[in-house]
Amino acid sequence: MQLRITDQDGVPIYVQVVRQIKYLVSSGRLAPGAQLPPVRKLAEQLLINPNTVARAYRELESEGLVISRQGAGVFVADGVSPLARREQQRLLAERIDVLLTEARHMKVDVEALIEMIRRRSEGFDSRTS
Amino acid sequence: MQLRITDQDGVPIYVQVVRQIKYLVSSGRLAPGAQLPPVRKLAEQLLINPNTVARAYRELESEGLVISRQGAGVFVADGVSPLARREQQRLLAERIDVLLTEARHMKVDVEALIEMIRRRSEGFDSRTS
DNA sequence: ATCACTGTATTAACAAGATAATACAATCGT
DNA sequence: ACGATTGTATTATCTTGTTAATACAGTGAT
Repeated sequence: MQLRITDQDGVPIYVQVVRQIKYLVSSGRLAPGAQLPPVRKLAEQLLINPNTVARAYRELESEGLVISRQGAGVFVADGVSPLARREQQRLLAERIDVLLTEARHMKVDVEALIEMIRRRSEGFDSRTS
Repeated sequence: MQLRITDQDGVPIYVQVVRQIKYLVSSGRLAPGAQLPPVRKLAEQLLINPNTVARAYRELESEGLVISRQGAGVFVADGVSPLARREQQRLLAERIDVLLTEARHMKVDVEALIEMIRRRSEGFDSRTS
């Protein structure tokens, strides 16, 4: 599982893990029944403490997003459905509007913005997980 | 000065203050020479400790965004224009990357995203303040 | 010169996040 | 049954953020 953890912005690591796993589930990349990485494995991968991963998993379970079975693993709960396609579009539109507002405030016109997006999208995959 | 402080997401208060003031400066809402609220006033308004505001101001000064004169106040630095411009670009780039990540997760390719942006930008001014 | 207002500094105390080391308990493949 | 793997729990320690209470120092209007 690919997660991006940063200690630059003050957001607790376990919160970052929770949020990103939530996102993976809600976007359908983690289907119901799928097993999450073992706490020790994920901790090793992210270079954080197993306790921190465990805390994130505990948090997720308390929200009903996952079910953990001691000795077996942590699994995405049944009954959690990925967001509908329309909902995804709505989210995207929302973010676009935020960006457009931002750009307008900075007196960056749409074409310049688009140019900037094209430039940043080149090799974007190599910069992210 | 209107700032929004939350203690929900783990981001240190002083960081929130720094970021939002940075934004106010870089977006031109706080012009060079403008005085920031006194530490005690802002602390009272935000219901936080004066030390926390002081820390935010100290941070901002160390980055050259403001100049603090003991006994007088804290003022937006002159010559922040080019800095501000670069900061603007950085902020915008950051938001663009978020959007690109989002879009990629939703399997929306760059060209489709750009098309969506063009569509949403039409008559955008009429939909916003 | 005085006084209110400004930023700055110090010290103490507390809470939360993270790490570390360790132990225990349940599961699963063999 | 065994052993590796899994989640869970505990305790201690460190760091960071925040509050609190004070004190000090420079500025500027009067």
